[in-house]
Amino acid sequence: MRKELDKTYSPKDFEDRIYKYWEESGFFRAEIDPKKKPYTIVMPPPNITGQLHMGHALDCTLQDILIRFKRMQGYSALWLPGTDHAALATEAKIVSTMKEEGITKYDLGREGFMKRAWEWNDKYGGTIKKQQRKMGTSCDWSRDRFTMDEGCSKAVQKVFMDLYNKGFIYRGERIINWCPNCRTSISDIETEYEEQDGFFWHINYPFAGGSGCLEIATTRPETLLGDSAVAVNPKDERYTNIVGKMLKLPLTDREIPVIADDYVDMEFGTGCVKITPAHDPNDFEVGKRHDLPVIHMMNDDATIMEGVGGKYAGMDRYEARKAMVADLEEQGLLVKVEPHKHNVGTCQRCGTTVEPTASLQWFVKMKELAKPAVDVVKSGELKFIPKRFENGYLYWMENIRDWCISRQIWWGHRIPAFYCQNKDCKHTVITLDGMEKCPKCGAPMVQDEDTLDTWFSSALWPFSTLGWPDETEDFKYFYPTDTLVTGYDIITFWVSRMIFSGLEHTGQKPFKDVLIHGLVRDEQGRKMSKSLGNGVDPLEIIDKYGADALRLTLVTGNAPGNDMRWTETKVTNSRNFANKLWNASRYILMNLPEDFEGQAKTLPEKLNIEDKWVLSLYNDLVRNVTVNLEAYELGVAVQNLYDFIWDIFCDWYIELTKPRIAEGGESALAAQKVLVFVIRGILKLLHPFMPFITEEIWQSIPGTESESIMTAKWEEFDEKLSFPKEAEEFSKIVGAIRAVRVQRNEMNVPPSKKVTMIVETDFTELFQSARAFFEKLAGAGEFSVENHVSAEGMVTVVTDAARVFMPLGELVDKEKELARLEKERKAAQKDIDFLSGKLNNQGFLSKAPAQQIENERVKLSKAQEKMAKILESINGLK
RNA sequence: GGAAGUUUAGCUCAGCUGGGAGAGCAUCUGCCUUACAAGCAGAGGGUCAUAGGUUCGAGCCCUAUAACUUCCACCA
Repeated sequence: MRKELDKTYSPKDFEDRIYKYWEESGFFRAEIDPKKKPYTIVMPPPNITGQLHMGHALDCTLQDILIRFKRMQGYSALWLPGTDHAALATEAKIVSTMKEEGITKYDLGREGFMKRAWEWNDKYGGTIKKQQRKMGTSCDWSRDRFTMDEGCSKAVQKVFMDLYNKGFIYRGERIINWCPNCRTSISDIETEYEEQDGFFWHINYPFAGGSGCLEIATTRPETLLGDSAVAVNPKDERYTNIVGKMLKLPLTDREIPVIADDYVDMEFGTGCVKITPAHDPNDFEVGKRHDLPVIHMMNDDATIMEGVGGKYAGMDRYEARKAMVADLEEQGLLVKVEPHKHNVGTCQRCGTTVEPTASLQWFVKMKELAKPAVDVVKSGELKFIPKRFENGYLYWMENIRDWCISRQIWWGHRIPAFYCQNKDCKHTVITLDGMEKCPKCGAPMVQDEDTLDTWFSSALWPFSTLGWPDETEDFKYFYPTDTLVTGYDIITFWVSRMIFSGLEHTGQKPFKDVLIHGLVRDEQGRKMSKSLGNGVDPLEIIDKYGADALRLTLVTGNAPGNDMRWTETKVTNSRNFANKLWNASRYILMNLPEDFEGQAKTLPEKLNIEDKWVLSLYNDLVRNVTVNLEAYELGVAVQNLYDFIWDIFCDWYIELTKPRIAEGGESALAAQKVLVFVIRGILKLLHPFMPFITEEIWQSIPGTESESIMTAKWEEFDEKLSFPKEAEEFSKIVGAIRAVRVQRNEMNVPPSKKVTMIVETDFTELFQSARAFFEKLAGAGEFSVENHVSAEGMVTVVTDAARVFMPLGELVDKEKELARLEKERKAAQKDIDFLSGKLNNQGFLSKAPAQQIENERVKLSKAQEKMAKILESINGLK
């Protein structure tokens, strides 16, 4: 016995229960099955520190729709979940919890800290996975991975070794972005620029020994302590005679030379630039060209260094700036101060202004690695959806710079480099086995303290999670993966690095399609963020409206790659739709005969015209939903479903079955068979979008081919269900009559006052079969159907397919009717003018496709017929 | 400085390869009609940002302009 649906739709009552049932039944597990084709998605791993937010919810929903769709289509569909160790974010979080206890990570030491971090991960790292389950996420939890688990770590080490051996990884002194708060280097893309109001300080550098000064301008006067030269443009005639002379560096006892370099822009500032190789990327390059010393003047925490700093040593960089400017002024060397807007790099994580610093770091040489990653997208082998995101990707890849991969933090994959401690030897060995004694001189070796950029491991995610570098069965079967779903905000961080990594290490692209989605913004279009406190918690929404409503909201009306705004009315609308489906199902199940189960799978022998209509439209729906899902047009697919379910199935077809079911007999049974057939199909098509409610209803519907809808087979277009859609005409004329009667405020007149109607139509069968319905919804007392009627003395309603006549009576105001018909005549005339204008246009006739011309001809003749009928009706009334 | 996106009903957004403008919400009118008031039936509301161009025909293609948004680069 199938269970009955509750009277009200209450998702709370069944969503958790259903998820548990799915998980325990093993429906999420993907099996390696040579008879099936694989379909693979790897989930973008959320941070272990993460709480589920709307971005995750969207990401999750899109992937779940795709994976459920493919699973039902018969693929062996793997959705592989996991989490990211999120090096900096996690370490920052753990450090801050320790701060509350009054300890720092240095108190614990590296090993102690790592122990604590792992404990923290065990305790809190799984939070987001529980939250994902509330969304209905049908991923294969048995394959759950973590970027720092054994397998992923092995892949990271192997990749580091390989890249090093191939010469793609090097260690060198470069200018990197240093965050004095996180006390680590960060990569270029982790640096965000913001415009700040600053100042331009003009400072005089006196010539050594002689008289006079050279005026330079700078936005960061404190870096003066690290100057090694002042540069001018070699073409700048103002300064040709001073190149090579020495200047006395203010506030110090050093002397620096004037050099000539093309880098200097003659037009800008004074045309003289102070060169600080240790703290500016351009100056660093200039310094290399002129063999200038790299003078570090700042500590890790952005305080001024001992030694070079003189009296400023130990001060914070901004304090020092103040003090130095004051001193310069006192010495008369400060020429002027101008306000100046400029862009300042800040740390993406903590917002601190980064300090560009020359530093010894590990880098990946990118140019050569990027090339295949460019080709694979240019050739169309790997596609972005929508395509426009390929532009940004290609621009970035083609102008790529070396990737700084070392980070001065502990939580992460430690760099497998060992350095000999003997100052005369300094031998470096890259090894995965550890090394205690230098193979050259026997002195002790020490491992590099640094860890790898978190994106270094996530770059390998599509294959490291499948067992690579081992030739596992999973890897062979499921790789390359099919679709990557992610937001446009991490294309450069992540997608691009997966692409070049996949190509380099596996020789294959890591995925075929990249489906890009936008951001979920707040009601005012702002980004949801912690600092603004404008985030909407998906879990609260689920609690209030159900996961299905949330999911539906996130895909409705959204095209790939576009941002969407969050409003709660959208969710209530989604919930209302779920309620509609729920109640439609209840209606269908309500009056089914006892012995229905046995015949539930078949369609009736004899189909009414409205049965054929709904089956035809349903069949179109199957095709449209499938096509749109395959094209990643999820928003369009769900719109198709919404429109069909609400407007066609509920508003028309179900209403049409009511009188039949009330009458009973063969026609009733036929209607019930069609109802059950269509609802079964609808549930399947809707299941990827709204998994819970469809499952709950599915289990109450007779004739379903499987216990769970998850294992049901996806619907396919069926030629046999394509009928002419004649009932379309019926709905048109009922609509027209309703409009007239509502205008006359007649919809609720007592039965005794209902008008008699005569319908003139060629579709007599249609109107006969829907007799009871017509009487009810069109408000007819009695009506007959005929092939031709005289309009004499009648009120008429005219549509393309039929006319309805109502005898003049007490309910009818003749003048109003004439006015209404006159309005319709004008509208019809407009149609005729438009169409005949088109058909009289020689250009149109000679150049438009024949089919198009034919279409217009048909439209015109229909419009003319209608006009004739309207005129006849007007005359009949007069 | 370079690039991309957006601009369609009061609001939020769809609109597939060019063939007479769509949805939801909001507004107005009438209904608790035995699946659903989380509902039903109707109505009003748009120079598709602006100006040109291509075309028989443009919301859709091309050019320019404006406003907003985002990404990239970053000259001290």
